[in-house]
Amino acid sequence: MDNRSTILVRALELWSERGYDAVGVQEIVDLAGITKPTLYHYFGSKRGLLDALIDERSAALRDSLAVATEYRGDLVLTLEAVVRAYFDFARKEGAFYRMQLGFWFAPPKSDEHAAVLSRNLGQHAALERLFEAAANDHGNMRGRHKAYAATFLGMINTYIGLWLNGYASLDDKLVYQAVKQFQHGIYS
Amino acid sequence: MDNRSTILVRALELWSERGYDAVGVQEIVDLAGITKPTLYHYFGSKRGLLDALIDERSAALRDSLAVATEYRGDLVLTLEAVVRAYFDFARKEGAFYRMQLGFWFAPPKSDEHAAVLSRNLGQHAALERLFEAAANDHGNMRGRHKAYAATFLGMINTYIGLWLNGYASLDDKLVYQAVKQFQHGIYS
DNA sequence: GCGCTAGTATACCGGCCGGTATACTCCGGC
DNA sequence: GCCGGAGTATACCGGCCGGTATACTAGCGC
Repeated sequence: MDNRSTILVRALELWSERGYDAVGVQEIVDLAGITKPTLYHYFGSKRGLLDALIDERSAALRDSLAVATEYRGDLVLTLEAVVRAYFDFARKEGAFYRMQLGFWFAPPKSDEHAAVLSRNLGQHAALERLFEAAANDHGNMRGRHKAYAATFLGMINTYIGLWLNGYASLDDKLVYQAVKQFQHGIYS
Repeated sequence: MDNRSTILVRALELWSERGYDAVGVQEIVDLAGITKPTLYHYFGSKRGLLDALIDERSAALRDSLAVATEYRGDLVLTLEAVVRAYFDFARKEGAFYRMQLGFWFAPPKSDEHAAVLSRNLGQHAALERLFEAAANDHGNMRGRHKAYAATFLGMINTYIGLWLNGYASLDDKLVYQAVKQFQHGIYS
Protein backbone atom coordinates (compact mmCIF):
# COMPACT_ATOMS: atom_id res chain seq x y z
CA MET A 1 0.00 0.00 0.00
CA ASP A 2 1.39 3.40 -0.91
CA ASN A 3 2.05 6.09 1.65
CA ARG A 4 -0.99 8.16 0.77
CA SER A 5 -3.38 5.27 1.41
CA THR A 6 -1.53 4.28 4.57
CA ILE A 7 -1.93 7.77 5.97
CA LEU A 8 -5.68 7.71 5.30
CA VAL A 9 -6.07 4.31 6.94
CA ARG A 10 -4.11 5.28 10.03
CA ALA A 11 -5.78 8.66 10.41
CA LEU A 12 -9.20 7.00 10.35
CA GLU A 13 -8.02 4.42 12.86
CA LEU A 14 -6.86 7.04 15.35
CA TRP A 15 -9.53 9.68 14.79
CA SER A 16 -12.44 7.25 15.03
CA GLU A 17 -11.16 6.02 18.37
CA ARG A 18 -9.98 9.20 20.06
CA GLY A 19 -11.19 12.18 18.03
CA TYR A 20 -9.85 14.66 15.52
CA ASP A 21 -8.44 17.24 17.93
CA ALA A 22 -7.06 14.68 20.33
CA VAL A 23 -4.82 13.01 17.75
CA GLY A 24 -1.98 15.10 16.34
CA VAL A 25 -0.30 14.89 12.98
CA GLN A 26 2.85 13.50 14.58
CA GLU A 27 1.04 10.48 15.96
CA ILE A 28 -0.52 9.69 12.59
CA VAL A 29 2.78 9.78 10.73
CA ASP A 30 4.50 7.71 13.44
CA LEU A 31 1.85 5.00 13.14
CA ALA A 32 2.03 5.16 9.36
CA GLY A 33 5.81 4.79 9.49
CA ILE A 34 6.50 7.98 7.57
CA THR A 35 7.33 11.59 8.46
CA LYS A 36 5.40 14.83 8.48
CA PRO A 37 6.58 16.33 5.18
CA THR A 38 5.19 13.29 3.40
CA LEU A 39 1.77 13.87 4.89
CA TYR A 40 1.91 17.55 4.05
CA HIS A 41 3.01 16.68 0.55
CA TYR A 42 -0.17 14.72 -0.09
CA PHE A 43 -2.75 16.63 1.92
CA GLY A 44 -1.43 20.14 2.52
CA SER A 45 -2.76 20.41 6.06
CA LYS A 46 -4.41 18.42 8.83
CA ARG A 47 -7.75 19.76 7.67
CA GLY A 48 -6.93 18.75 4.10
CA LEU A 49 -6.34 15.18 5.29
CA LEU A 50 -9.68 15.25 7.09
CA ASP A 51 -11.53 16.48 3.99
CA ALA A 52 -9.87 13.91 1.74
CA LEU A 53 -10.74 11.13 4.20
CA ILE A 54 -14.40 12.15 4.44
CA ASP A 55 -14.72 12.63 0.72
CA GLU A 56 -13.12 9.38 -0.40
CA ARG A 57 -14.62 7.11 2.22
CA SER A 58 -18.16 8.36 1.83
CA ALA A 59 -18.22 8.08 -1.94
CA ALA A 60 -19.66 4.56 -1.84
CA LEU A 61 -22.58 5.61 0.39
CA ARG A 62 -23.25 8.67 -1.75
CA ASP A 63 -23.46 6.55 -4.88
CA SER A 64 -25.70 3.85 -3.47
CA LEU A 65 -28.01 6.45 -1.89
CA ALA A 66 -28.37 8.24 -5.21
CA VAL A 67 -29.94 5.06 -6.54
CA ALA A 68 -31.86 4.02 -3.43
CA THR A 69 -33.63 7.35 -2.85
CA GLU A 70 -35.23 7.37 -6.30
CA TYR A 71 -38.96 6.92 -5.76
CA ARG A 72 -40.50 4.41 -8.16
CA GLY A 73 -44.03 4.14 -6.80
CA ASP A 74 -43.57 1.76 -3.88
CA LEU A 75 -42.70 3.62 -0.68
CA VAL A 76 -42.02 0.52 1.39
CA LEU A 77 -39.56 -0.95 -1.08
CA THR A 78 -37.83 2.41 -1.50
CA LEU A 79 -37.45 2.97 2.23
CA GLU A 80 -36.12 -0.55 2.64
CA ALA A 81 -33.58 0.13 -0.08
CA VAL A 82 -32.47 3.29 1.72
CA VAL A 83 -32.12 1.53 5.05
CA ARG A 84 -30.24 -1.28 3.35
CA ALA A 85 -27.84 1.20 1.73
CA TYR A 86 -27.04 2.70 5.12
CA PHE A 87 -26.75 -0.63 6.90
CA ASP A 88 -24.52 -2.13 4.21
CA PHE A 89 -22.24 0.85 4.27
CA ALA A 90 -22.08 0.98 8.07
CA ARG A 91 -21.27 -2.74 8.25
CA LYS A 92 -18.43 -2.33 5.75
CA GLU A 93 -17.10 0.91 7.19
CA GLY A 94 -17.93 0.74 10.89
CA ALA A 95 -15.06 2.89 12.12
CA PHE A 96 -15.69 5.49 9.46
CA TYR A 97 -19.40 5.63 10.17
CA ARG A 98 -18.78 6.07 13.88
CA MET A 99 -16.35 8.91 13.19
CA GLN A 100 -18.57 10.62 10.69
CA LEU A 101 -21.61 10.34 12.95
CA GLY A 102 -19.67 11.92 15.79
CA PHE A 103 -18.58 14.76 13.53
CA TRP A 104 -22.18 15.49 12.65
CA PHE A 105 -22.88 16.09 16.34
CA ALA A 106 -19.68 18.06 16.90
CA PRO A 107 -20.00 21.77 17.67
CA PRO A 108 -21.26 23.81 14.70
CA LYS A 109 -18.07 25.84 14.48
CA SER A 110 -15.64 22.93 14.61
CA ASP A 111 -13.59 21.63 11.69
CA GLU A 112 -15.16 18.21 12.17
CA HIS A 113 -18.68 19.51 11.69
CA ALA A 114 -17.71 21.59 8.68
CA ALA A 115 -16.08 18.56 7.09
CA VAL A 116 -19.29 16.49 7.05
CA LEU A 117 -21.80 19.33 6.69
CA SER A 118 -22.30 19.40 2.94
CA ARG A 119 -22.41 15.59 2.70
CA ASN A 120 -25.15 15.33 5.28
CA LEU A 121 -27.18 18.20 3.90
CA GLY A 122 -27.11 16.32 0.60
CA GLN A 123 -28.41 13.16 2.26
CA HIS A 124 -31.20 15.09 3.99
CA ALA A 125 -32.16 16.74 0.71
CA ALA A 126 -32.31 13.42 -1.13
CA LEU A 127 -34.56 11.95 1.56
CA GLU A 128 -36.80 15.01 1.54
CA ARG A 129 -37.24 14.69 -2.21
CA LEU A 130 -38.16 11.06 -1.72
CA PHE A 131 -40.88 11.81 0.84
CA GLU A 132 -42.15 14.70 -1.25
CA ALA A 133 -42.52 12.44 -4.26
CA ALA A 134 -44.23 9.77 -2.14
CA ALA A 135 -46.72 12.34 -0.85
CA ASN A 136 -48.32 12.34 -4.31
CA ASP A 137 -49.43 8.77 -3.69
CA HIS A 138 -50.04 9.15 0.06
CA GLY A 139 -51.99 12.38 0.45
CA ASN A 140 -51.95 12.37 4.25
CA MET A 141 -48.16 12.70 4.19
CA ARG A 142 -48.13 15.98 2.31
CA GLY A 143 -46.25 18.92 3.85
CA ARG A 144 -44.37 16.83 6.40
CA HIS A 145 -41.47 15.70 4.23
CA LYS A 146 -38.84 17.59 6.24
CA ALA A 147 -39.95 15.96 9.49
CA TYR A 148 -40.16 12.53 7.85
CA ALA A 149 -36.67 12.80 6.41
CA ALA A 150 -35.21 13.87 9.74
CA THR A 151 -36.95 11.23 11.84
CA PHE A 152 -36.28 8.47 9.31
CA LEU A 153 -32.58 9.30 9.22
CA GLY A 154 -32.61 9.65 13.02
CA MET A 155 -34.06 6.15 13.30
CA ILE A 156 -31.46 4.70 10.92
CA ASN A 157 -28.67 6.27 12.92
CA THR A 158 -30.18 5.05 16.17
CA TYR A 159 -30.07 1.47 14.87
CA ILE A 160 -26.54 1.87 13.58
CA GLY A 161 -25.59 3.30 16.97
CA LEU A 162 -27.02 0.19 18.64
CA TRP A 163 -24.99 -1.99 16.28
CA LEU A 164 -21.79 -0.02 16.90
CA ASN A 165 -22.18 -0.75 20.59
CA GLY A 166 -22.95 -4.40 20.08
CA TYR A 167 -26.71 -4.35 20.74
CA ALA A 168 -28.02 -5.21 17.29
CA SER A 169 -27.01 -6.80 14.00
CA LEU A 170 -27.70 -4.85 10.84
CA ASP A 171 -29.32 -7.68 8.91
CA ASP A 172 -32.23 -7.82 6.49
CA LYS A 173 -34.64 -8.65 9.28
CA LEU A 174 -33.82 -5.37 10.96
CA VAL A 175 -34.27 -3.54 7.65
CA TYR A 176 -37.86 -4.76 7.39
CA GLN A 177 -38.55 -4.16 11.06
CA ALA A 178 -37.18 -0.63 10.95
CA VAL A 179 -39.30 0.39 7.98
CA LYS A 180 -42.36 -1.29 9.49
CA GLN A 181 -41.90 0.49 12.80
CA PHE A 182 -41.38 3.79 11.03
CA GLN A 183 -44.66 3.33 9.20
CA HIS A 184 -46.85 1.63 11.76
CA GLY A 185 -45.29 2.17 15.17
CA ILE A 186 -44.16 -0.14 17.90
CA TYR A 187 -47.32 -2.21 18.31
CA SER A 188 -47.11 -3.61 14.81
CA MET B 1 -22.01 36.00 40.37
CA ASP B 2 -19.02 34.38 42.08
CA ASN B 3 -15.98 33.23 40.19
CA ARG B 4 -16.86 29.55 40.34
CA SER B 5 -20.23 30.07 38.67
CA THR B 6 -18.73 32.46 36.14
CA ILE B 7 -16.20 29.84 35.10
CA LEU B 8 -18.93 27.25 34.59
CA VAL B 9 -21.03 29.63 32.50
CA ARG B 10 -18.16 30.67 30.30
CA ALA B 11 -16.84 27.14 29.85
CA LEU B 12 -20.27 25.99 28.67
CA GLU B 13 -20.49 28.97 26.32
CA LEU B 14 -17.19 28.17 24.64
CA TRP B 15 -17.34 24.38 24.69
CA SER B 16 -20.87 24.19 23.30
CA GLU B 17 -19.86 26.35 20.36
CA ARG B 18 -16.41 25.08 19.50
CA GLY B 19 -15.78 21.86 21.42
CA TYR B 20 -13.92 20.68 24.50
CA ASP B 21 -10.50 20.08 22.97
CA ALA B 22 -10.60 23.16 20.77
CA VAL B 23 -11.03 25.56 23.70
CA GLY B 24 -8.14 25.82 26.13
CA VAL B 25 -8.15 26.71 29.80
CA GLN B 26 -6.51 30.04 29.06
CA GLU B 27 -9.37 31.16 26.85
CA ILE B 28 -11.96 30.24 29.48
CA VAL B 29 -10.26 32.20 32.25
CA ASP B 30 -9.72 35.19 29.95
CA LEU B 31 -13.42 35.31 29.11
CA ALA B 32 -14.31 34.85 32.77
CA GLY B 33 -12.00 37.71 33.76
CA ILE B 34 -9.92 35.62 36.15
CA THR B 35 -6.64 33.68 36.00
CA LYS B 36 -5.72 30.04 35.78
CA PRO B 37 -4.90 29.35 39.43
CA THR B 38 -8.44 30.39 40.34
CA LEU B 39 -9.89 27.83 37.95
CA TYR B 40 -7.51 25.17 39.22
CA HIS B 41 -8.41 26.09 42.80
CA TYR B 42 -12.08 25.25 42.20
CA PHE B 43 -11.89 22.38 39.74
CA GLY B 44 -8.43 20.84 39.97
CA SER B 45 -8.08 20.20 36.25
CA LYS B 46 -9.71 20.85 32.90
CA ARG B 47 -11.37 17.46 33.17
CA GLY B 48 -12.58 18.33 36.68
CA LEU B 49 -14.27 21.42 35.30
CA LEU B 50 -15.92 19.31 32.61
CA ASP B 51 -17.22 16.80 35.14
CA ALA B 52 -18.55 19.50 37.44
CA LEU B 53 -20.30 21.21 34.54
CA ILE B 54 -21.96 18.01 33.33
CA ASP B 55 -22.96 16.98 36.82
CA GLU B 56 -24.45 20.27 37.97
CA ARG B 57 -26.22 21.20 34.77
CA SER B 58 -27.83 17.84 34.24
CA ALA B 59 -29.19 17.53 37.78
CA ALA B 60 -32.54 19.08 36.82
CA LEU B 61 -33.09 16.59 33.98
CA ARG B 62 -32.07 13.68 36.16
CA ASP B 63 -34.59 14.66 38.81
CA SER B 64 -37.52 15.22 36.49
CA LEU B 65 -36.79 11.98 34.64
CA ALA B 66 -36.78 10.05 37.89
CA VAL B 67 -40.40 11.08 38.32
CA ALA B 68 -41.47 10.88 34.67
CA THR B 69 -40.18 7.36 34.01
CA GLU B 70 -42.25 5.82 36.80
CA TYR B 71 -44.87 3.63 35.15
CA ARG B 72 -48.32 4.09 36.67
CA GLY B 73 -50.45 2.02 34.30
CA ASP B 74 -50.90 4.40 31.37
CA LEU B 75 -48.11 4.07 28.83
CA VAL B 76 -49.19 7.00 26.67
CA LEU B 77 -49.29 9.43 29.58
CA THR B 78 -45.99 8.17 30.90
CA LEU B 79 -44.22 8.49 27.54
CA GLU B 80 -45.64 11.98 27.11
CA ALA B 81 -44.28 12.91 30.51
CA VAL B 82 -40.85 11.62 29.53
CA VAL B 83 -40.83 13.53 26.25
CA ARG B 84 -42.04 16.63 28.07
CA ALA B 85 -39.22 16.32 30.62
CA TYR B 86 -36.64 16.19 27.82
CA PHE B 87 -38.22 19.00 25.81
CA ASP B 88 -38.58 21.27 28.85
CA PHE B 89 -34.98 20.71 29.81
CA ALA B 90 -33.68 21.19 26.28
CA ARG B 91 -35.63 24.43 25.90
CA LYS B 92 -34.20 25.79 29.15
CA GLU B 93 -30.65 24.56 28.58
CA GLY B 94 -30.23 24.55 24.83
CA ALA B 95 -26.49 25.15 24.75
CA PHE B 96 -25.91 22.52 27.40
CA TYR B 97 -28.08 19.98 25.65
CA ARG B 98 -26.25 20.54 22.37
CA MET B 99 -22.90 20.08 24.08
CA GLN B 100 -23.95 17.00 26.02
CA LEU B 101 -25.49 15.41 22.92
CA GLY B 102 -22.27 15.98 21.02
CA PHE B 103 -20.27 14.38 23.81
CA TRP B 104 -22.44 11.28 23.64
CA PHE B 105 -21.39 10.83 20.00
CA ALA B 106 -17.74 11.68 20.68
CA PRO B 107 -15.21 8.87 20.33
CA PRO B 108 -15.50 6.18 23.01
CA LYS B 109 -12.06 6.89 24.41
CA SER B 110 -12.40 10.65 24.65
CA ASP B 111 -12.79 12.64 27.85
CA GLU B 112 -16.03 14.07 26.53
CA HIS B 113 -17.62 10.67 26.08
CA ALA B 114 -16.45 9.48 29.48
CA ALA B 115 -17.91 12.56 31.11
CA VAL B 116 -21.47 11.85 29.93
CA LEU B 117 -21.30 8.07 29.88
CA SER B 118 -22.69 7.22 33.31
CA ARG B 119 -25.44 9.83 33.04
CA ASN B 120 -26.68 8.46 29.75
CA LEU B 121 -26.47 4.84 30.82
CA GLY B 122 -28.68 5.84 33.73
CA GLN B 123 -31.23 7.40 31.41
CA HIS B 124 -31.25 4.32 29.18
CA ALA B 125 -31.70 2.08 32.19
CA ALA B 126 -34.63 4.12 33.50
CA LEU B 127 -36.35 3.96 30.11
CA GLU B 128 -35.73 0.23 29.84
CA ARG B 129 -37.34 -0.29 33.24
CA LEU B 130 -40.30 1.73 32.06
CA PHE B 131 -40.83 -0.38 28.93
CA GLU B 132 -40.30 -3.55 30.89
CA ALA B 133 -43.00 -2.56 33.36
CA ALA B 134 -45.34 -1.58 30.53
CA ALA B 135 -44.84 -4.97 28.87
CA ASN B 136 -46.90 -6.49 31.69
CA ASP B 137 -49.94 -4.61 30.32
CA HIS B 138 -48.97 -4.85 26.63
CA GLY B 139 -47.93 -8.44 26.07
CA ASN B 140 -46.75 -7.96 22.50
CA MET B 141 -44.05 -5.58 23.71
CA ARG B 142 -42.34 -8.16 25.88
CA GLY B 143 -38.62 -8.77 25.34
CA ARG B 144 -38.05 -5.69 23.24
CA HIS B 145 -37.55 -3.14 26.01
CA LYS B 146 -33.93 -2.45 25.10
CA ALA B 147 -34.81 -1.63 21.50
CA TYR B 148 -37.79 0.46 22.57
CA ALA B 149 -35.72 2.50 25.00
CA ALA B 150 -33.04 3.15 22.40
CA THR B 151 -35.39 4.09 19.58
CA PHE B 152 -37.58 6.21 21.84
CA LEU B 153 -34.58 8.16 23.10
CA GLY B 154 -33.26 8.36 19.57
CA MET B 155 -36.52 9.91 18.43
CA ILE B 156 -36.50 12.43 21.27
CA ASN B 157 -32.98 13.48 20.39
CA THR B 158 -33.87 13.71 16.71
CA TYR B 159 -36.63 16.18 17.55
CA ILE B 160 -34.40 18.17 19.86
CA GLY B 161 -31.79 18.23 17.11
CA LEU B 162 -34.37 19.66 14.72
CA TRP B 163 -35.21 22.33 17.29
CA LEU B 164 -31.56 23.18 17.89
CA ASN B 165 -31.22 23.90 14.17
CA GLY B 166 -34.40 25.92 13.98
CA TYR B 167 -36.65 23.36 12.27
CA ALA B 168 -39.15 22.65 15.04
CA SER B 169 -40.54 24.08 18.26
CA LEU B 170 -40.60 21.83 21.29
CA ASP B 171 -44.19 22.51 22.30
CA ASP B 172 -46.93 20.31 23.73
CA LYS B 173 -48.28 19.59 20.26
CA LEU B 174 -44.97 18.01 19.32
CA VAL B 175 -45.00 15.98 22.56
CA TYR B 176 -48.29 14.36 21.58
CA GLN B 177 -47.26 13.89 17.97
CA ALA B 178 -43.94 12.31 18.93
CA VAL B 179 -45.54 9.75 21.24
CA LYS B 180 -48.26 9.04 18.69
CA GLN B 181 -45.75 8.49 15.91
CA PHE B 182 -43.68 6.26 18.14
CA GLN B 183 -46.72 4.11 18.85
CA HIS B 184 -48.58 4.12 15.55
CA GLY B 185 -46.15 5.25 12.86
CA ILE B 186 -46.18 8.03 10.34
CA TYR B 187 -49.57 7.34 8.75
CA SER B 188 -51.44 8.06 11.95
C1' DG C 1 -3.59 41.95 66.95
C1' DC C 2 -2.49 37.27 65.70
C1' DG C 3 -2.89 33.17 62.94
C1' DC C 4 -5.22 30.44 59.75
C1' DT C 5 -7.59 29.62 55.47
C1' DA C 6 -9.78 30.70 51.04
C1' DG C 7 -9.07 33.04 47.02
C1' DT C 8 -6.34 35.27 43.75
C1' DA C 9 -2.33 36.98 40.76
C1' DT C 10 2.46 36.87 38.61
C1' DA C 11 5.40 34.29 36.38
C1' DC C 12 6.90 30.21 34.98
C1' DC C 13 7.40 24.91 33.41
C1' DG C 14 8.17 20.99 29.94
C1' DG C 15 6.04 19.32 26.15
C1' DC C 16 3.37 19.03 22.25
C1' DC C 17 0.91 21.49 18.53
C1' DG C 18 0.51 22.39 13.23
C1' DG C 19 3.53 23.56 9.86
C1' DT C 20 8.02 24.29 7.03
C1' DA C 21 12.96 25.26 5.05
C1' DT C 22 16.27 22.58 3.14
C1' DA C 23 18.35 18.91 1.04
C1' DC C 24 18.65 14.39 -0.48
C1' DT C 25 17.19 10.21 -3.48
C1' DC C 26 15.06 7.94 -7.05
C1' DC C 27 13.02 7.44 -11.45
C1' DG C 28 11.13 8.51 -16.15
C1' DG C 29 11.79 11.35 -20.40
C1' DC C 30 14.90 12.57 -23.76
C1' DG D 1 24.11 10.89 -19.19
C1' DC D 2 21.55 14.51 -17.77
C1' DC D 3 17.41 17.10 -16.19
C1' DG D 4 13.25 17.73 -13.60
C1' DG D 5 9.90 16.59 -10.61
C1' DA D 6 7.80 13.50 -7.17
C1' DG D 7 8.61 11.71 -2.73
C1' DT D 8 10.92 11.59 1.49
C1' DA D 9 13.88 12.70 5.74
C1' DT D 10 16.34 15.81 9.15
C1' DA D 11 15.89 19.41 11.80
C1' DC D 12 13.69 23.23 13.04
C1' DC D 13 9.95 27.19 14.01
C1' DG D 14 6.76 30.12 17.04
C1' DG D 15 3.05 29.41 19.78
C1' DC D 16 -0.10 27.34 22.62
C1' DC D 17 -1.18 23.43 25.73
C1' DG D 18 -2.43 21.86 30.71
C1' DG D 19 -0.62 22.65 34.93
C1' DT D 20 2.02 24.83 39.07
C1' DA D 21 5.43 27.21 42.57
C1' DT D 22 5.22 31.15 45.06
C1' DA D 23 3.46 34.97 47.21
C1' DC D 24 0.13 38.21 48.27
C1' DT D 25 -4.45 39.75 50.30
C1' DA D 26 -8.83 39.75 52.60
C1' DG D 27 -11.79 37.98 56.07
C1' DC D 28 -12.78 35.36 60.17
C1' DG D 29 -12.09 33.04 64.88
C1' DC D 30 -10.28 34.15 69.05
